[in-house]
Amino acid sequence: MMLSAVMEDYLKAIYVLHAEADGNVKTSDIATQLDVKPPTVTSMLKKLAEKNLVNHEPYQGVELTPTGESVALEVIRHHRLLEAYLTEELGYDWSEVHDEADRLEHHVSETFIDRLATRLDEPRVDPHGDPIPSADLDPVEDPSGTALIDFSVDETVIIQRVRNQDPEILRYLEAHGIKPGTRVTIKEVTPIGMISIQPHSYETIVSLPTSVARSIWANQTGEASTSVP
Amino acid sequence: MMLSAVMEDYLKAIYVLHAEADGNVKTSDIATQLDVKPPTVTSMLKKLAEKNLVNHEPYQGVELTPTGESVALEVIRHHRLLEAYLTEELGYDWSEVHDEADRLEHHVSETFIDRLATRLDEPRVDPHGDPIPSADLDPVEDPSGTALIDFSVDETVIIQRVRNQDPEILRYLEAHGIKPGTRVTIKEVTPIGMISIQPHSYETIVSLPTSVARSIWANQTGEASTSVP
DNA sequence: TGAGTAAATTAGAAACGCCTAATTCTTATA
DNA sequence: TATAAGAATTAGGCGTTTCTAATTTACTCA
Ligand SMILES: [Mn+2]
Ligand SMILES: [Mn+2]
Ligand SMILES: [Mn+2]
Ligand SMILES: [Mn+2]
Repeated sequence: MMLSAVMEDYLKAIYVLHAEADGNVKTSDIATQLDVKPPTVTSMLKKLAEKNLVNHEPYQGVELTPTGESVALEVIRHHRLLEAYLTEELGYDWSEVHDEADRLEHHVSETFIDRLATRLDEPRVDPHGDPIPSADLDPVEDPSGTALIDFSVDETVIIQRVRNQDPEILRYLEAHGIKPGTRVTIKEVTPIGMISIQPHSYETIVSLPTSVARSIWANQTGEASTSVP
Repeated sequence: MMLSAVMEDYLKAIYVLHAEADGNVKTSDIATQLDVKPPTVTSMLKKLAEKNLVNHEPYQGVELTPTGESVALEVIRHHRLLEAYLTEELGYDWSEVHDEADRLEHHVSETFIDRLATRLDEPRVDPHGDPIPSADLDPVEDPSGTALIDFSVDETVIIQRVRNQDPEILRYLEAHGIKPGTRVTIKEVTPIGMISIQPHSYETIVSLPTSVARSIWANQTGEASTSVP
């Protein structure tokens, strides 16, 4: 199947939106995600439906077909392997990798990706803790995680995943000892939308707005505990 | 300057055609190089002239402006650094790198290229022996080389550059001990369009059609002897 | 249950990069 | 130097991806 980079981005967006807010994905959600206007989405959905990559019930939302999901998983595999490669081999910071991977994901060959995966020793997660789909694109589900904000004071947990692509926020978090694999203790949860934590690799206590704390997932082991179907 | 991948390919094609057959570049040459029809070239030349990237005298051919030449050199730098990287770090064969680099050259950032160059220790040539423009895009000229076919019988020379992108031919040459850096002795030049050479790293004599021998450049040192303006 | 509103779709247009067919220009040669 | 061949350009059109403006549909709540 010969798809344009733009079509691949639509399929990836639909996959991501479906995973994080289940039920059918709405036209306006896709428009927001891809920074285009809703009529643009409608016309693209028609083309994708034509190619049997999505099922589109007008006015009722859209879902990926099995084929569409495979394409999305492949693009996500490219994206996350590229991110892992950029940090591990080219000295990129985890705040810099997203935009580069978002372009390259559409232009690297299967050969390139296979050799990258081999060279990196088949990594299972990217620098943000996001799981990397396997080469056979198994229907692996995203790991279930608990947001930092849902732990109690005095609990000690290991950061597992940071679901945020804002470079400034990522740089701030890293500078304060917060990234996948680091251990932190919850110190205080305020009623005014702030959470204070003690990263073990960092001297002082760090305060985060709940909006940010909601995007940081953690658990007791640091492992990605997959919710197998 | 925000240029499309297609525009970059036109500028690169004009640069390459100008270098290998001097004088103004013709519409039909570009059409052949990029595998499009002449009217497509004409309409693109208008757009490039509009952006001051080329000077186009209708019916008289086209030339790059200084700006256009800079863009072309940048794309060529991307292409050749990517080729070097693919062979040196990802285990690609020199017959496989061209197509991959031809796509990626338009989608990698300056940051990516800078880090690649640093990691490879600022290589000066790519796997085919083609010179890599420096980061400041100096007006470096292509090295002057002597085609294998222009040496005399019994001369021993070092292969410097192989100006051929056909994967089958490249695989054949490598399998028979012919690639940049290898030493060969000219054994026979036949009147029927064949040249026989003895690669020093290979047991038996290899015969090549003159069309292929013309694309293989060699000299006594193996160095790229630049013809400085 | 019947507005009224918010979301989605349709209509129409533009920029891009490509094509074929028709026309115009250049140049070589008779 | 006139003409004919060949090269290049113009004319007109198509598919892609985007937009704004107009219209249609679905859903909420009075
Ligand atoms: Mn993308
Ligand atoms: Mn990521
Ligand atoms: Mn290219
Ligand atoms: Mn090369």
